[in-house]
Amino acid sequence: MQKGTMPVAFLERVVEVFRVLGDRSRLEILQSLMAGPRTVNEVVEITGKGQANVSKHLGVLAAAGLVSRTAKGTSAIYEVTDPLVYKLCDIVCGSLRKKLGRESKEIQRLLRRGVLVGSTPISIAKKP
Amino acid sequence: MQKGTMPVAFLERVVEVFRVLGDRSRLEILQSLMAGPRTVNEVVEITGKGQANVSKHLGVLAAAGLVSRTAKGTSAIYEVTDPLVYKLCDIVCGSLRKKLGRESKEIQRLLRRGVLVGSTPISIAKKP
DNA sequence: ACACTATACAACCATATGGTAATAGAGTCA
DNA sequence: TGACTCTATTACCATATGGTTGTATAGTGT
Repeated sequence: MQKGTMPVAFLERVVEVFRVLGDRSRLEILQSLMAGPRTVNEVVEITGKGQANVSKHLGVLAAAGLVSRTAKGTSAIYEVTDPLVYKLCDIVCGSLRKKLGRESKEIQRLLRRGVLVGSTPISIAKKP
Repeated sequence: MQKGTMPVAFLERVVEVFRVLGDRSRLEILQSLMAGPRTVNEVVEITGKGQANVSKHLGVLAAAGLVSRTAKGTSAIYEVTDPLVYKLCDIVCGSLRKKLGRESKEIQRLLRRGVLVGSTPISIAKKP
């Protein structure tokens, strides 16, 4: 395949995945789904964010194909469908663990205790 | 570790990595570095982007620790330092390959020929 | 029908971000 | 020194994005 004829659509998809994951709120929401399917309301309670906000972010995550939506009565149940999510968190957390280990003994200690590592759901500090 | 005391700094770092990667220009620039170290000017020529633009994006990538900078005369040589970059591309491209395979026979065919897959440098279409 | 709950959507605002042009700084060479 | 090259920085603009408020929609139960 010659240069310059590369399907840009593919690159765009890669960008979209990273862009969608590159937001703290969405990452927190995603983490709240990692232990299993959750309704919007549950995610709202877990994360402490506004309902409209959570709904909007879940829509973005669903549009990117990272989570799926299932209507159940008046509720909407979201769950992580793409194993990509878990893999990416494993990789990134693993890399950061090394870096942070050189920067912070405290965080390194926490990491050794199994927190924040890989697919393990991360407890997020609530906003003040 | 109890909930609510989680080091937010770690999450912020994860977010930063994804956010930095969630930009098409930066991904293109990153790809131009995947075959080896490049000067800013070389990246400018490869990507066809403006010099200030490339310099800014390379600064962002360096600040995130994904690439490193080495001064050489008046030139600045950048190279990918974090293997995270290659791993992430492998994972994301692998996942997208499956999805796109169901959506597009054409892209699937290209993928089978080894293009766009994993750490293989991707030829980027030049801007018109 | 009515009230209630759960979710999505639209409008709006403040902020962040990418791209560009102009400029500055630093090294190189004649 | 002076001209030239390469890179970084600043300022600016247009656009995108996240968060919030209010509202609309839809299911549930009385």
